[in-house]
Amino acid sequence: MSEVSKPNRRDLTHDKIVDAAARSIRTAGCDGVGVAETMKQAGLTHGGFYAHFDSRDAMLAEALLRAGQDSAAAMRQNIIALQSGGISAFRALVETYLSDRHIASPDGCCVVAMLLSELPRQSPAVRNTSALLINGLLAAIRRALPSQVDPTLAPLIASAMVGALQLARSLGDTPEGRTHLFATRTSLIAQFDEPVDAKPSNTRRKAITS
Amino acid sequence: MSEVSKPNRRDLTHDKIVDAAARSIRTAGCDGVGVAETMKQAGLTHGGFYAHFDSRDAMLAEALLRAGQDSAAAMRQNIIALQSGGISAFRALVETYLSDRHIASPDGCCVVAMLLSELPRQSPAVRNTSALLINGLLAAIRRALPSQVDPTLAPLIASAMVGALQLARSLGDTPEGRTHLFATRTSLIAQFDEPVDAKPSNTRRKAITS
DNA sequence: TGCATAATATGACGACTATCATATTTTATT
DNA sequence: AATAAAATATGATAGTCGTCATATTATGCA
Repeated sequence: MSEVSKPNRRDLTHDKIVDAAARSIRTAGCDGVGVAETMKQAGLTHGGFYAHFDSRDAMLAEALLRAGQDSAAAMRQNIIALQSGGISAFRALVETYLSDRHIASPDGCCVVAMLLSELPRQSPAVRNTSALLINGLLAAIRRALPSQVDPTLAPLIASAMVGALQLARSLGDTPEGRTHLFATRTSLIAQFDEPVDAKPSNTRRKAITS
Repeated sequence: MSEVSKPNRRDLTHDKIVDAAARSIRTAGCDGVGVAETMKQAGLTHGGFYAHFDSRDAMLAEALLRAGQDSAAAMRQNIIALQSGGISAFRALVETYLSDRHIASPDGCCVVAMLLSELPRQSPAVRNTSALLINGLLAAIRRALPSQVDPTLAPLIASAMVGALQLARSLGDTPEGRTHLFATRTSLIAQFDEPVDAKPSNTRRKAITS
């Protein structure tokens, strides 16, 4: 109850540091987030860092959580917009998550996909946060899954989504990369989305409001 | 043709260095492979390194290729053994690639899955090698795919396999991680493997329509 | 066997890192 | 406005990194 009372100056700068780290962790990776550079990005000098965090790993864990919440919020917004256009929840999720613009730009891209192969090597604090984010992704998929689809398919779909983003990004913003992402997106929808009527009646809203 | 004529001492040590780097790149990641440590693992000192490589990145590219070839060879062997036991090519591939022992141990695990989220940040030389290995994985999947399955599903399946391995490794060698890998393995086989007997299944096997 | 050459070792350079002790500045309180 | 306390800055330490110049050792040829 006292967690949200009033933000001190301390809490504000703490937030700025976490934000700076959350911004650079996508592009630089876990190993690429340094204490000094992060403090500079937050408009501070490196010295005061340990007044805010016990260690660099502690900051990394907070930054990962923040980055995950940020990308989740951005995606949720995009998904809702697509759904209000008459697209199924599952299709909205897949098209948002596997958007072409995530090949070149890390902003708004799922941070789990951006860091996944580094996570097993991280500190326990970071790994705990990783598990949190992964379970959040799995839950989001289960919620968006059409009702006639077996929920035990969620791990397969989650794996395909994070893997497709990474493979496309590794192949680069090239015909190869874009084709890979397009093919995975299309296959996921063809395999697991609820069937769409041949004749589009305008009131074909399944409206899974979770 | 002169590439394989006779191995000098130089070529032998070059090979030892690449082997040492290929061994540690799985566990340490691209950023974790250092010049001095690699030379020590090869039984040498750090000074002579630049007589063998133009830069650390040049070594990294060779090490990635070597590691990819190593894991591909190990998997091919395992797949052949499973196939000779009467298992379909696709099932043998999936069960080999998504083996439970890869959760805890990096040895024999697909190096693409071990490094995937770091690859977009690497040097052009390393990224070229990445694309090579990824295309090799896609080709292997296409070859193993049952004939009645649409080949354009290969990107989805490749994404699911690399993603599942990474998610399971991030969740750790725990019930969560093992369950994720098991679920993905089972779902992939149920969705895309050729039916084992005359018993019909109600799973959908649909191709891309647009 | 002795010599020319290739291959490896020794040692050092500058840049970067996480961490911490201490000084300075800023805020809050009286 | 003056003072106590909190927050941030300055500066330093010890370690690691990639890279390279130079010295030493090992190899192959005469």
